Amino acid sequence: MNKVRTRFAPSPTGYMHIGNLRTALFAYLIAKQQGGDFILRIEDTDQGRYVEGATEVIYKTLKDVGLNWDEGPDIGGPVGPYIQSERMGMFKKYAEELVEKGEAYYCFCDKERLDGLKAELEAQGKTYSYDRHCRDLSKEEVKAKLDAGTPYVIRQKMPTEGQVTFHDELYGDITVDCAELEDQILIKTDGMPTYNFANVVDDHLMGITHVVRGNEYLSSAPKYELLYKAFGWEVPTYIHVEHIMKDKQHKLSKRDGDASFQDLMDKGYLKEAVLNYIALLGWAPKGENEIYSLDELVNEFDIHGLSKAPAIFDPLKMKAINAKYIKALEPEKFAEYAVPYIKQSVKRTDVDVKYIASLLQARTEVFTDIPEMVDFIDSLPEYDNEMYCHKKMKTNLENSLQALKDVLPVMQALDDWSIDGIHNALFGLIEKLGVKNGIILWPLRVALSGKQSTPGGGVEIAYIIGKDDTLARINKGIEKLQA
RNA sequence: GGCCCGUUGGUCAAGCGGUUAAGACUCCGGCCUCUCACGCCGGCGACGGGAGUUCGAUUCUCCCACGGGUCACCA
Repeated sequence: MNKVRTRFAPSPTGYMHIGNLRTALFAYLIAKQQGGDFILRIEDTDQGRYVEGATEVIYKTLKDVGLNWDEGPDIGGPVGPYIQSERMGMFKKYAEELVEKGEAYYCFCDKERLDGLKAELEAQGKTYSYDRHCRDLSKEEVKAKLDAGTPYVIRQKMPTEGQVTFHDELYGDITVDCAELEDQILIKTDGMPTYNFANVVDDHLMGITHVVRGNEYLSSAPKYELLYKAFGWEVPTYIHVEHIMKDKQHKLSKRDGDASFQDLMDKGYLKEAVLNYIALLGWAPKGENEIYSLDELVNEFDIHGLSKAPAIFDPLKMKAINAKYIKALEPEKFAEYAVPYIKQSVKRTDVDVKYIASLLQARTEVFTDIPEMVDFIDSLPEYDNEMYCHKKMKTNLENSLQALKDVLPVMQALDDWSIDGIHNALFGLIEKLGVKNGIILWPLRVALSGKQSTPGGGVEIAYIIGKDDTLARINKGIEKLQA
């Protein structure tokens, strides 16, 4: 059995759609779990779409998530070049080989004739399909036109009757009537191959054994099948994967803002979490675990767990997976990621940022949530006195005011401004007063943060903002409650 | 419209003729707790519809509905 070789063949659009990334992932997994090669081929033949720096986006994204290729434009390999535009010259001879074999033919129909045909058929309410006008031109006629320099394309000669069956690993055998198939163009007037043709030739020349691609190619698969047969080449194993949707009707697209890998990075997701989540979109592992590293996916992946129906991207689930990854991070690592986000709203430099990070880790689903959670540190937000009232804590305006008045002197007298020091002082007060913790600590939290929920409680917040701010904010609270 | 593919809770999905129809996310309770979150425990919630085949269909067949894909000298 030949070594497994899969490929990822993106167009450089400057944008890595997560559906494409997932296709790359699956291709990578299939290759790696058989000890095969994963090949990167850049399909840049659509010059109109060329975007500066776009191949770098592809390289970077793939490297970021660890999908390292064994052969590609930057590192070369035995079957290069790996940039399609550099392979353009070689296709015509393969098409001519097909003409020799009687599997393809020269077509001299010009645009006018084709447009006319199209209009005519449309007028009759029929769908356009090339009428094979040039299919049976005699050798002499062809030669005469060629000698005269008439522009031409080369078209594939489809069977006029019978059926074609191709096999997809997921969908099984799919059979269609040959009558449905158009004599598709292989070589364009400019001598360049069409995508469908270049793709087949390239895959064959590169020894690709498993083709993983989007479901949109399912309809053209019979044509591919016929092309391979016309050449007498071995047909690769096909695995068509479904699209990722925004909802039941719409594919996830650029404008949704969740569609590209970069979008997700910008939104504060971890690259490992993104890779993990997209693997789960349209694929189910055997067991109940859902958290997998790339290496674990290599072992766990099985194409038979792939779904044949489109999957909807669920931002909530993506967040949940991300949260799990964040929780599993080493605290130092988390701090490394979190500190820049903390600093977005915490500009003062006298606070223990590492400590804040430690409080944040269990509460962070995506990093972009962080700035809002710690914005009270620099300055106390405006808040309503109603915030002091909490039924479960049994606090109200009156006892909150009393609590703050009780706390103030204790805090004033405290010199050991550490977590333990503050904790001991406050709990000493609580014990002395013989009240429940919440009676004292809830009003304190509100006075210090202006929020009902904060990372950490009154003790932690007091420590973070420091003694001066603590006293100032308690006084502010007392004033507000007395007003 | 023709052709191809698909359809299990709100979402991702397990299931491959006989199951109390998994699990995860969401949501709702409870516990923990100075809040929130985490964590733990529990709960709500599904086989698109109709005919067959069968002793028995979520599983097999057909029809319908719905959804997706595709019908270029684009890739």
